[in-house]
Order: sequence, then structure tokens, then C-alpha cells
Amino acid sequence: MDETTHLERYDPSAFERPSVTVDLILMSVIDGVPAVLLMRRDEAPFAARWALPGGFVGIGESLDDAARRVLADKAHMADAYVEQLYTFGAVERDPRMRIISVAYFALLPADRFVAALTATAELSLAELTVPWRGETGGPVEVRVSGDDAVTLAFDHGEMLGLAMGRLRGKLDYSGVAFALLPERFTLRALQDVYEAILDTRLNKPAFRRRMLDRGWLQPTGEREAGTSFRPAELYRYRMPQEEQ
Amino acid sequence: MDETTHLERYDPSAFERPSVTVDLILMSVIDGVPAVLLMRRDEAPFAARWALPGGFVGIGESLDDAARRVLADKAHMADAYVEQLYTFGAVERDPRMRIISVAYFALLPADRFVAALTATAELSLAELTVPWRGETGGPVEVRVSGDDAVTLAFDHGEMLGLAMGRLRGKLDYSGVAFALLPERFTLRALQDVYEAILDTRLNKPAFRRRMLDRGWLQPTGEREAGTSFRPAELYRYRMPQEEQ
DNA sequence: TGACATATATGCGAACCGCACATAAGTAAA
DNA sequence: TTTACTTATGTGCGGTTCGCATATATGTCA
Repeated sequence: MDETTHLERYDPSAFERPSVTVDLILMSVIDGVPAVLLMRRDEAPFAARWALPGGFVGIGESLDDAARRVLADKAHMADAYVEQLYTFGAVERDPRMRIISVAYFALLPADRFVAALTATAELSLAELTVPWRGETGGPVEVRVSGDDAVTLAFDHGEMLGLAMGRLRGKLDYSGVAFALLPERFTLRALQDVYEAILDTRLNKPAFRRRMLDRGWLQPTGEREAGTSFRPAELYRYRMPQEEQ
Repeated sequence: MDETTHLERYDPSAFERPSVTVDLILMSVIDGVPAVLLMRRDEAPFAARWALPGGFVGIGESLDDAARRVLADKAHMADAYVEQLYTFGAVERDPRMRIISVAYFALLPADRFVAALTATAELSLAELTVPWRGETGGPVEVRVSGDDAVTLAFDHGEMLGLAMGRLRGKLDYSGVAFALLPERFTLRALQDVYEAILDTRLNKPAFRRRMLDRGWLQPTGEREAGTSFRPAELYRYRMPQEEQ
């Protein structure tokens, strides 16, 4: 049997189709700790559990548009770094009905992350602890207000674990770290983001050299303000050619 | 408006839902050239164009199961390395109706790839040329029988480009290369796979050292046969702890 | 003016990589 | 049996990178 031929004669109304949603992993680094925005569910299934914000994909809406719409509706945010993560399609992942969910992660600088948090009553901040080293992957611990680790609704814990692994993996060779920083930032702030994501202490001179040699950083000539010690130079991220 | 609350009261029959398919990028390295299995479409849209094998996701079937089913049905293959790649959800990607497609790529050793090719009349081998360096990403050139490059149906060309980028990216830090080799292989064969995927010449002593120091290779004590010169040692891939 | 804290720069040894070259071990021809 | 030939395998060296220790620079504040 040739299924491609079948596809030609396929009657879409003849077969039951799954629903498709997008779930959003809205991440940042707050005070040196990876954080994510969660919503508390108030109905079954998983009532009172924490979950990722999400929404159904409209029939006339692309996946990316759906992700951006959810970002705008749920977090009142636009212009964030948004990237598709993975699609979760286990049959029983939602006990009510068949739902396939495309997970996206969005990265926000700390200030805009906190702004989204305070502007939106439904959202709560959760801190992440990654119990594994490197990019191995696996589950992460989620704490909502310094309390004990909680278990997320659905497979959202799995999504979060995958997002952290991906973030760690992309940190070194891509510019994702800069999506977590304001437009102008110090090398120390950049290193803080790296250390928070990787959960490691990095060597300062080596880190500086590596970053500066890479050519992605443009000195602004300005210096940070408000320190009681020598202020650091502020840099700007200059997007490398390939990612243009 | 809180959409999570909406979701609770959501009536799945009230909204039109997209169809969901999986498309399979069946790859190998044949005689030092990256290759993929394609099917020729014989109906509109994109009649006579080359396309990736694919199929609809059943309502009671997980995405991974659907990918494995398509692999079994279309290529008469099981036990391949299969990994989800990306989900394509542009609204107009299929002119007939809204179809969201989850792309998977599968890696096969050359012998099993050729076996699938000869056992299945619908499948044709296409050679890939990657016009960009590194892991930049972008479109790849597809040649079906040494002819000029062809344009694939739907967004399948995009899928192929993404697959090559992913493959290049994962080559160094994961064991994907071994999915393209038979169970026992020489270091030269391993290097050939690397060079085909990366489209670069690699330094032999350095490659050997790196691979052996990594600890993933287990010498079998046996040597390759049929050479008219010194036969090389055959190695086996020993899965590293983390991936277990 | 000097204490202090951090930014920024430099120098050194270890690890890694590319490269040239040396040696080993098979086959096949002389 | 010997020798040519081809590839496998091993070794040594210089350049680059990285971790680390240390030195110098530059702000604030007492």
C-alpha cells in the first residue's frame, strides 16, 4: 500500500484528528538563578498544579504565530527570542483528549521578565534547579516561592527539562545568552548568565578573552553606573554574519 | 481572557482542527556521499516532484509510533536510529488543507539503506550536496540520479536542510555517526562518515586520537578482510553512560 | 589622600590539534 | 624468497586555547 497515493485521495473529515496546541517556556535568569513563568491550574485534570502557559493553534494560524500570540496574550510580551523546542505527542499526555503540543521556549531579559510577571496576575515565577551536569538532559526541579520542588501538570516537567538542555547546548555556539541580557551589558553580567545556565563557576580572564575574541561584542564606550567600585565597560551584542 | 480556563471548557468538536502528519528523512552515507530516500509524487499538488515519505498520525498513535510505522511501511525498516527533528506548521505549506507535519530523521548504515532502496520500488536514492560550511544551515542541493538538482515538493527541501544542519551539529558530541556504520567498522570508515557529513577533509592522526581518547570505541581484535594492503582493526561502538 | 572592591591585563604551564614523518603489516609482483 | 607498494598505526613538534595565578587600573567612599 502506498500511503502517498492515499494522501491524494484523503478526505480530512473522514478521520478523527488530534488537537494541536503550543506551550510556552518563558525563561530568564533572575539574580543568577534560571527562572520560568508558570500558571496555576484551577480545573481538572491536574487541578491546582502548575503548568506552562499555552493555547490551541488556530486553523488559519501558523505554529510560530500561535506561539507569539500566546506570548502576547499570556505574558503581554512581544519581541522576545522565541524558538521551537520539541513536539510532544504521546497519546495519553492529556487525559481528556488527544492533544499534540508543540513546545516553544522564549527568552527574556530579567527586567522584561519581571515586568511580565508583575503585569500579569496569573503568572508566577518558578526557580529552576538542574540536578545534572553538562547537556545530559533529564528532569529539573521547579520551586515556586522557595518552597519544595513541585511536579508540573501534564508533561510540562519534561518540556522544561528539555528546554534547559537545549539552552545549555546552544549557549556556547549561538547568541542565545544575549536574549537574556538588556541591550547594553557588562562582561560580568554575561558571565553571570553563563554561570546560571550552566550551573558552573567559570574562569573570568578566560571567559573575557573567549567572548572578546569571538567578535560578537561591540564596546559602547559607556560604563555601568551605580557601582561603588570601578565601573565596567558596557558592551552591545553584534549579531554575527551567519545568523543575519 | 485566560486561555487556560478556556481550555478546560474547550469543546474539541467546536473548532476545526489541523491534520497532523509525520515526514521521514531517511539518511545514510553511500560511497562517501550523504544520501536520502525520496518518493516521486504522481498526483497534484507537486505532481512528478520528489517528496519525503510520510503519513498521517493516527488518533490513537503517538508521534514516535507514527514515525516508526512510516519507517516500517515505506521502507520496510525497523530498528533504525530515529529522532524527531522539527515541526513545520506554516498555514499554506500544503495547498489542499491545513497540515502540520512533524519531521523525523532516521539514520541507516549504508548496507541497510541500500537494502531498503532495492526492496521498495517506490523509493529512490538522492544524493545531497551542502552548499554551506559549518552548521550555518540553509537549503541543500538534491540530485536523484546524477542529474541536475531538483526542487522537492512542499517544504521538504527545508526539512532536508534542517536535517543536515542537525546532523552536522550532533556529529561531534553524540554517537549519531555510529548509526551510519555497521556494527563493526574501521576508524577509516568512521572518518569517511565524518568527512561526508561535514564535507571536509580531516586530519587522520588527530581524528584517530580524538576518537580513541573519547572512550566510545571498543577494539574487537578482528581486522577487516578483502584489502590488498594492511587490514585495519575493527571497532565496536560502546554507548557512553549518559546516553544509556 | 588612602583604603577598598572590582575591572582589566599579562604571563605561564597543561591540554589539544594540525602536521610531518616514522614504523608496522598486510598483498602482490619480481 | 624477496621486494615494492599501500594503507594502518604510532610519535614528535609547534601553535593555539584554556585554566590559573598574579599584576595593574580605576572607580567610590571614608
